[in-house]
Amino acid sequence: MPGPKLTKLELRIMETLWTRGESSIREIQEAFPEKGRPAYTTIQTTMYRMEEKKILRRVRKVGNFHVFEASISRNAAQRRLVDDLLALFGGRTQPVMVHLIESGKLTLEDVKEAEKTLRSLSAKEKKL
Amino acid sequence: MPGPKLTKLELRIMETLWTRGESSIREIQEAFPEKGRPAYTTIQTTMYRMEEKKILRRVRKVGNFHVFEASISRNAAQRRLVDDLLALFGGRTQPVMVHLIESGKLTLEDVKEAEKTLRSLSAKEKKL
DNA sequence: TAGTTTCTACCACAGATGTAGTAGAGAAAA
DNA sequence: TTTTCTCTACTACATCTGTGGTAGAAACTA
Repeated sequence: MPGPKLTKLELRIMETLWTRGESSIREIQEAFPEKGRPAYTTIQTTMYRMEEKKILRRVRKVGNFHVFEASISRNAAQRRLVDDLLALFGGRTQPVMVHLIESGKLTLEDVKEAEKTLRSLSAKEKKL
Repeated sequence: MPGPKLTKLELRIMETLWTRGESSIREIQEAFPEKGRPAYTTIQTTMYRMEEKKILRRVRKVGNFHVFEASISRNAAQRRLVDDLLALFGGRTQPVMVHLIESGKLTLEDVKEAEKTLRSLSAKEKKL
């Protein structure tokens, strides 16, 4: 099983760490859109908790502040999200696909891309 | 926006209501696998809360117990699940597809099916 | 009718999450 | 060095979820 489940706020924090790399609490906080930006201590508390959960870690101290970095990859986190959703659907992807289509977000291009990926994957498996 | 977000336990309760139709608390509780089955009052409390949230409603009373039914469709609930996931991915389906594939659950058949659905959909749109 | 069983209505509680305040240490500026 | 600013480390707290106990009403059963 991949990493732990991340909440929405945790994910938003990780998003900054993943895209910008090592960051301070302040930097992460300011990466939130001004409108509705959580207080500094809100981010701080959440990050401390994430630290306990080993989702991120502090790597060093610069001046009077700490610098953090992600402990789990975006890939692992996203994988977990999808796995969890899939579990709610009893592991069946078909209904998930249907809803993706109905939401109007899944394009023919996406599907073709997926097909290509799948074909190359099965080709690779044949070689093993 | 579709219905409210359902938690895991709420979803499991709804699953019974969707598949078996009108049910009593007891029936729903017993639909859970014996191993790790929540207490009667756990289901009861959760269902009362769901009632407040208009996720389900009591339709009538038989003997000394109430009969409940779903207020939102399985389709709407699932749609919400997928939409929420998609939101976490910034609305981009592509990474979702990639993870579905990597999880090994998405088959070539699923993809072809999706493609077919998409094609018929776009054909329909052309007519409008 | 009296006892037994079964629900209902409430209540309590712990853990997770989002939210933020406060005190004091430490760095930076004057 | 004294003042000012900025972080850290705690603490507090409300809400949501999952979990289940208890008391009393209601419906069966003997």
